Amino acid sequence: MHHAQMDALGDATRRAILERLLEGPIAVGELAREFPVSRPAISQHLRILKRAHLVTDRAIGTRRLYQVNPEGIEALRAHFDRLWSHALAAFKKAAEKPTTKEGR
Amino acid sequence: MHHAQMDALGDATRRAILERLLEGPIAVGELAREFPVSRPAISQHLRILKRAHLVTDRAIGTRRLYQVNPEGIEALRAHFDRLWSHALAAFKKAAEKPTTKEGR
DNA sequence: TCTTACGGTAAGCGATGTCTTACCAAATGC
DNA sequence: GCATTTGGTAAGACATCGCTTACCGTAAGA
Repeated sequence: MHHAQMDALGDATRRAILERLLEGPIAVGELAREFPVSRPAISQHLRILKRAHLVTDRAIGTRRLYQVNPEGIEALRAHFDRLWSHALAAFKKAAEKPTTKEGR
Repeated sequence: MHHAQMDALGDATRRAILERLLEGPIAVGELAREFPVSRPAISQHLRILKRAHLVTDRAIGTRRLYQVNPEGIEALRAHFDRLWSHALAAFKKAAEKPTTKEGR
C-alpha cells in the first residue's frame, strides 16, 4: 500500500515530477521537455507514480494529462503523522532511562 | 536536505529498521539478529539513516545504541504537510477548469 | 596482557533500477 | 484515405544499490 508509495518517492526524478504536477495538470510530452531525460523515461516514471496512486491521468485527444492525486498524498501525510507521534513517544521514553541495558 | 531523507526511505529494509527503532533504542548486533541480513548490512543501512538525520547513535561500552531522531522525523512530517496542502490547492484549481488547453 | 565481544569499513558480486533507441497503437488533421 | 502527433511498451546497455565475506580497531573481562 504505502509501500509502493515510498518506493515511488525513492527516486529524485519522480519527486521532481511530482513537484511539477503540483503546479497543475500537464501532458507527457510537455513534461518531458522540462526534464533532462527522454519522454519514454518520463512515461516509465509516471507509470510508477500512477501505480502508487500518487497521480491520475486522463486522455484529451491524443494527449494525456497527468495530475497529482490528493488521496495518495493524504495517505502519505497521515502515515508520517503517525510516524512522528510514535517517534516522539519513543524519544520521551528513552529520555527517561537513558542507560538501559536492553535486557542482556 | 530532505533529499537524503527520501532516498533513505526508498529501501524497504531501512524503513523496517526505522519502524523497529520506534520501539526503543537498540544495539547494532541485536538489531541484526531480528533481520534476515548480516550485521554489516545493518551497519550500512544505519549509516545512511544517520546521514539523513533520521537516527542518532551513542556508544555504551563496546556496544552502540541507535534510536530514532525526532527532529528528522518532524522534518519529514512538515514536508508532507506542505506537499498535501499544495496538492489540495492544485486539485481544486484543476477542478475549476478541467478542459484546460495548457497554453499550446 | 591476552582474549572475547562488538561494530565499522573495504572489496567484490549479484540484483535492481533507470536510461536509451526502436517500435507500435490510437486519435487528429489534411 | 494518408500523414502527423502523441504516448505507451519492449529490449538492451549501463549505473546504482544492497548484500556478503574478510579484515580491522576499540572496549570490557579474565
